[in-house]
Amino acid sequence: MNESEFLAGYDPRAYPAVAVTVDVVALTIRGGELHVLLVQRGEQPYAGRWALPGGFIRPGEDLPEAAARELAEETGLAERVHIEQLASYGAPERDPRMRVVSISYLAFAPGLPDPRAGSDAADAAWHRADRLPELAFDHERILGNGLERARDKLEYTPLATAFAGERFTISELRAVYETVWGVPLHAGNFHRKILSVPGFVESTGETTESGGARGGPRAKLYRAGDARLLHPALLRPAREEEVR
Amino acid sequence: MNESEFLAGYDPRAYPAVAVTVDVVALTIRGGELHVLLVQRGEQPYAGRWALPGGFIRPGEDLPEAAARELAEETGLAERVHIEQLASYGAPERDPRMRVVSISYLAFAPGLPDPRAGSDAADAAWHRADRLPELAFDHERILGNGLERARDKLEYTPLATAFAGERFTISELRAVYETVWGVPLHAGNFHRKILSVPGFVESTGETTESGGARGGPRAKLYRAGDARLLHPALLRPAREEEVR
DNA sequence: CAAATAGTGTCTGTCAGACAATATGCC
DNA sequence: GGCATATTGTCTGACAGACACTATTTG
Repeated sequence: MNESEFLAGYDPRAYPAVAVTVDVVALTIRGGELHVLLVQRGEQPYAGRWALPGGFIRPGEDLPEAAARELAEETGLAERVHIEQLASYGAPERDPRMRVVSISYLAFAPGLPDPRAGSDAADAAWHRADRLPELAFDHERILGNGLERARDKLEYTPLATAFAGERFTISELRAVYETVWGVPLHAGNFHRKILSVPGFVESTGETTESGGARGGPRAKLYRAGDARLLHPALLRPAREEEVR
Repeated sequence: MNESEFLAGYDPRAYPAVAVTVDVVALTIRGGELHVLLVQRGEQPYAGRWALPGGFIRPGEDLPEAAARELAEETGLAERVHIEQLASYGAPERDPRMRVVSISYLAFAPGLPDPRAGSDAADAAWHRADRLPELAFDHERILGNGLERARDKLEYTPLATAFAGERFTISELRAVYETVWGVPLHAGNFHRKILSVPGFVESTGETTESGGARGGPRAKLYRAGDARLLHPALLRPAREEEVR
């Protein structure tokens, strides 16, 4: 049976209600560590459990719009945030109350502030991505997919610049890669490689005001370039275990 | 407002109904050309227009399950078909009748048969991917995303073997790449490269019964190997225009 | 035999990674 | 001064793409 026949013979309003939500995997870097935004549920089911921020789509609201709204409600920020669709989840029993299909979104932003305290959830906070509490629903799976997507996208898109500020040094950019990938990178090789990718970064002509905290020369400042894809890509160190 | 508070204060059944459908971008290779499965709509809106096969999810049915069912209803095939989630679309006006959120799936299979004639739609047929009719709804966009995903996945996964038969020659595999990418590849270099990727293909020890139709030696036969990712990847010839 | 195809060998340029070297600025 | 960091240079091995070559089979 296909869509046209189905529509002809069925009134979907007669079906059990299907709810559509968006859930947001919001990532930021704070203090050199990758953090994820979580809210603490105030209601059953999973009351008290941490969960991804999200909620029902509203009439007349497009999906990315709903994701941006959910994120803005928790962080107060809507600008300078990169947001993209991740995947959808619709297992029949993923929410015990009713059939809920969730569209997940991935958001990246530089140094986001603490979540707005008095918004609505019991609590909202940034959690270190490597020390996560137990999550409600299937949010652990969604979050895992979001982290993996973020790691992948650093390879072939200039996404890392979305984690850095307006102007940044090559070392700061390297810190983003090291944080998200969780591996140390060779400073010299990284430096040369970044500058060899056309359109990744462009020089501002400026340098930092002073050297590093523990010494070193002033570093040149760059801003994001106009490349949408990195060519050649910055490949992660080989992950043999993922190949088979 | 987040999910918990929303649920506390709102009854989603009071909202205008939201319908959830799956739409399938099914790809196969027939006669050396990439083809897409389309059904012709019998009902308004877009009556007579071609569209992607798809339909409403059913109670108790998971999303991939629904996609596999829709595909099987049109092709009669469910085995040897690779299927994966593509993206979701939920613009408020994408279906003029009501709010419809569609989860799209991508399916690949070797030489699928003609669609089942008397199934249900006004008509169902394979269309060449380079000669598509005007499509209903936002299906042109969905289909475009599906084709792009397929091209990408050939680069870093052994997906091409899903388009080939159980046993295949390197030349047949090359034809898959050339068809999906739409570019000619160098036979000698391709041959050497395929064999250099660990786990991509494994030899069966057999050869074809005879040489090619227009001459040439018998080719060795291979089957798909156990690699899930290609390392190193088979990169498409550089696409400068896509970088910026 | 001519043409087409399978499969291999060689060469060159690019690039990643290891390592070294130099310069600058904080303590 | 001693140390950490920024930036550049050198070398090596892997690999992609161009090209050439041999062997095999069809018509």
